Amino acid sequence: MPASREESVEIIQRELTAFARRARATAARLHPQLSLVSFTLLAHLQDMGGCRATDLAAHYMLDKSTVSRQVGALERLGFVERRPDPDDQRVQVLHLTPAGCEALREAHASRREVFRERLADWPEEDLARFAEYLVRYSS
Amino acid sequence: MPASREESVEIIQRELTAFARRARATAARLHPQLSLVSFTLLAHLQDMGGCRATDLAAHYMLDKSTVSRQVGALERLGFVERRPDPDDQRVQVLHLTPAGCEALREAHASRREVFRERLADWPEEDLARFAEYLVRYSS
DNA sequence: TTTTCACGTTGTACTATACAACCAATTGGA
DNA sequence: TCCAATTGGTTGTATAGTACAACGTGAAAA
Repeated sequence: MPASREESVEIIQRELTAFARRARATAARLHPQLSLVSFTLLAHLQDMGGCRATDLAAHYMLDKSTVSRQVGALERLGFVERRPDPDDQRVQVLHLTPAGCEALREAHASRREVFRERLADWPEEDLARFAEYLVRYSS
Repeated sequence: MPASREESVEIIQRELTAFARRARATAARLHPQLSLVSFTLLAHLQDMGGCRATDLAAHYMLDKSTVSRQVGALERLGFVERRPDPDDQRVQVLHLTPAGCEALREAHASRREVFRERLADWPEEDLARFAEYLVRYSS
């Protein structure tokens, strides 16, 4: 029985909402040391090869004070380091430390494992299409 | 270029994570009075035609103290009422009030509008398949 | 040069959450 | 039947994440 447009939108809304509601708690259970947010901040630092706190705030739509505190915590954990920017004394360029890389790698691996198990019996073709839909949705 | 299993899982992980990170803030901006959690609690009450706080806690994997406080807030807003259970003096059966129904209806409508716009130019067939994938993923 | 802007920190407040301790009511086993 | 264990719910306490406002410092523009 093919669903109507309305029904499909309704289902998509409900399921994405339910997922979002569970996500933080799941992430916290999975990797107590690295919350969903600090995980994504570290990942961004890795992707960019270092950036400023302001860049993180803009990219994730977080207040700069929030980022400041998150980065402070990550620094205390030894996962990021701040390097002065020779061109601008106000700026601190944030970089992953080797320990930060390692923590990120581990968290990433265990998260991926959860997804892999959950998607284990999906045909490859459905996986590809699901991934494509998610990308299309969020862009 | 068809993605491999690994690549697809990676993309699904990344996109769902990003969505989860944004969801609460988006919900808060959209409907300041009804957080993602209180919204889903109200929705559950409507679906079930009333239930106990314990049921909410179990269904959403929340601590009973969390539910107690959420319900307290919803009661202060006039959105839920507690009715004694004649069979068990410990139990309070929670019900939506008319105001709660109305608030839920509004929040639901505005949320649906956001989704509908975002999905506006999707072919109906893709919508149906995306919905089906999400349901399959979460079950 | 003086004013305005950008980057980041700190103070304060609020929400969501968990865990533990507790009270009251119910239920089950000796 | 009665007491112990269980269940439903509230409250105390603590923590994380977040925002906003005020601030200091350095850079840029007028």
